[in-house]
Amino acid sequence: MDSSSRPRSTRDRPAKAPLSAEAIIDAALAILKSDGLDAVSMRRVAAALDTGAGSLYVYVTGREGLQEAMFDRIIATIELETPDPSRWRAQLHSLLGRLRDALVAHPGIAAATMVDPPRTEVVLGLLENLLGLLLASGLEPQRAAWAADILAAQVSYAAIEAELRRTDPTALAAQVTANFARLPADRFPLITAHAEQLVAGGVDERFRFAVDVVIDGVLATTSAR
Amino acid sequence: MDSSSRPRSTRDRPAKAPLSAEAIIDAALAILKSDGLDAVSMRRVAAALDTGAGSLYVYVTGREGLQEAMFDRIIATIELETPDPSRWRAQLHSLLGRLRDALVAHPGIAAATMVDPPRTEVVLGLLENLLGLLLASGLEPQRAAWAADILAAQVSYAAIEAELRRTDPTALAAQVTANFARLPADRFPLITAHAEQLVAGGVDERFRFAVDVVIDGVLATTSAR
DNA sequence: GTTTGTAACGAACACTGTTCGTAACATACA
DNA sequence: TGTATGTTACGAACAGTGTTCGTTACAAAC
Repeated sequence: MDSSSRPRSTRDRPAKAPLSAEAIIDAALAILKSDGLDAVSMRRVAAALDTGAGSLYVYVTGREGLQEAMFDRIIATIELETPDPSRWRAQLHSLLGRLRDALVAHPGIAAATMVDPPRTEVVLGLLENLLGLLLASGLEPQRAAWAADILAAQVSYAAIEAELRRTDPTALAAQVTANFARLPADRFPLITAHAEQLVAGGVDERFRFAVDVVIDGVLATTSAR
Repeated sequence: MDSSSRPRSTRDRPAKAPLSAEAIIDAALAILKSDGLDAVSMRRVAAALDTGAGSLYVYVTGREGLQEAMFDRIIATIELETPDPSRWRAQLHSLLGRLRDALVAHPGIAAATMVDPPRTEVVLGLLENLLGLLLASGLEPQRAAWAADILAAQVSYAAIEAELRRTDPTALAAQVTANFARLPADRFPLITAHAEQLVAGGVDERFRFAVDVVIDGVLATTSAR
């Protein structure tokens, strides 16, 4: 759809059409989902497309650019919410939950593209939606804007944390609990006493709690300071 | 101090003593502080110690183990607070602020060791202290335990965010603002309308706000659910 | 003085991202 | 039909990376 709509030159049509940015990102996402971000090397992506690594650089600026493009595609799949002042809190939970799930489904992408300021329209669309939900609560703009940032941190953190437990959800918790129990109680009285609470709850429950805490906190008047 | 106190064999003393885990971590931290985590390669660390990369593997399990050891040393420098129920909130801000500053001083370490569950006694000591401050507020143990996790996420996020602005604090903000202003107002009404609020505040101010939000939120009764 | 065990070296392996000179190819023009 | 053209893809090469391991050197113990 590019060659016909943009006739910048008389000889615009490519000779062959097996390679394209779309195809490269598709192949990269497939590897990402199955084997994680570390496995997404330029050579591996190229091999999946039956070509050499160097050929990718025509359509992708490099590994970093490819990662950003992958992140963009992942975010694009997330269904947004049309802010409703009567149920904005539930909508917030839904949206952030879907975001977290999408990140978990692509291991490593959360840690890699966590803090880059949003640039693409897709990511900005997500921010726009998040901001809309927060403002629907009646929050003042400044608090809503900062709350969006705080929630983004929680989503990323929860996603990375969930990735760790992806292989075996309970095994890690058991191991951590055992580690806590083994500690000398005289030097770590609180950790040993509350080991159960520290590892309590599943990923979902903890995430719900975190989002609620942030919402409740940002709704509360800034009392102590 | 190791060779004399632990005579596990009759021939215990090493032939030479230029290399040690301590020396390796020291050299790695120096590179980390000046050039960031990506620059901390096994070869570069070895070169700083006038040896080959392979020689490091006697004292360090590998790159990952070295990073953990570096993280441990960084955390070890953080001064803890003895919980005081009359000023726990200020103590919390102090402790988390120092933690964030220490992470920012070592670019990349926050993103790398963010979510690994705490294992070493040093890191657990920090958790113990954090838990102590939260419990000093009168929080029930379960909420305090989960709050510790939420705050850890905020610290890591703030540290990574601060690293980005390390080179030029205002340049990035200006660039992001310009990006927001350039957006089509019809599709991004909220972002364009509140672009100022989105980038408002320095790193410190935003961090203080985030910590206060979490504290206020976890103190609030779980109203809506 | 010889034996012994540990510590250090450094070459080698299998990778990584990236660059770039070269070759192929269907298209446009003569 | 033949030549020129500009895009496209290839694949070798470069400078790195983490890690392994056979070999060597050295100071202490017998």
